[in-house]
Amino acid sequence: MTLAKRFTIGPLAKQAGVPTSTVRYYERRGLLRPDGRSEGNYRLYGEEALDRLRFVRSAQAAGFTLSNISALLRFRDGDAAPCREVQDLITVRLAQVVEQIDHLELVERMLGKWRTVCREAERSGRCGVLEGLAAKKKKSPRKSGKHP
Amino acid sequence: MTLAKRFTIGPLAKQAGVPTSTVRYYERRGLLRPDGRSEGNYRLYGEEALDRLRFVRSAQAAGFTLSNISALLRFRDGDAAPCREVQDLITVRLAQVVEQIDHLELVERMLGKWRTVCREAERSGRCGVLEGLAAKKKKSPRKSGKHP
DNA sequence: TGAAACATTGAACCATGGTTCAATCTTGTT
DNA sequence: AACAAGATTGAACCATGGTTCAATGTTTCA
Repeated sequence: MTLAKRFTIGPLAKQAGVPTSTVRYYERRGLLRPDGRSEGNYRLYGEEALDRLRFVRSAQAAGFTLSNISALLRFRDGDAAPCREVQDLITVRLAQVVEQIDHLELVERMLGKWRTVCREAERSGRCGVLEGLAAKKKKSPRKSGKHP
Repeated sequence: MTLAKRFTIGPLAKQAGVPTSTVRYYERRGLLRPDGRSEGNYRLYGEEALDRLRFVRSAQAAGFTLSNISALLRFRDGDAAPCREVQDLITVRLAQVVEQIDHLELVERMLGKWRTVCREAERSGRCGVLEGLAAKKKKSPRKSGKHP
């Protein structure tokens, strides 16, 4: 363990399952720096960089923005244990997730209804969905001459 | 009601709860056109435009992209009742929604766990979350076998 | 009549998360 | 040595869904 393996950007990216361009992009965003450079100026990374990269992907999967992740990483890098800040980020994200789930469940029910309407309409030759989608409006459309 | 009320972009936008700039943007995207123009070249809209605009917002709330919505509107404008196409769009979106919900529920559980870890760590002075976030990696990656 | 409020246009800009490019250099293998 | 594969850089580009700007024209109200 005294001499950690070091790899260039390609292997790092492959291990993490991202394109090298993304790794460089993260570097630009300040999320990840190479441990050093080769003689020929190639970026060199160690295992820690891989952890870091995986951290970024996990956090992204959890819906954190790169800015959030940047903050999380800064906390991780710090000496202090800023559990409060981390908890706050998590709490905020958790609230968003719950809200998103609620919304999506509503959307799911709506889409299910629309599809049903559509299927039934198919048999009768009409397509009710397209009016249904806008169905926030009140029920007084006895207009006749639409757009001829 | 023989002579429908017509309004300029401001009132239309206000009724639909969007900025006028957005209405113009939708026009650029081909989603919405004014019914006509005033003498001074102001866009004029009728109730139908408001319906259309609301349709767009509803569909957006359901997660359709503006391109999807454009397709939906074209169907709506057509004489045929293309229920099949509409159903397909709905089906695709529904699958996405279900997938998104699944994913978010997973994220919710993860975040809940992390927060718990964080809270407990707070009492003991450590912050386990930041390592936990990256915890996809296995505990014994001694050999770097090319697996994928 | 005049000021205020509203509308017009095209173009540029924003944020997010990247990708692609071209020209050049380094490394690994034979 | 030579060739291919892989890395370097900054800059430009992409998609999405808009917003902002500046200069100018129109309406409305008092």
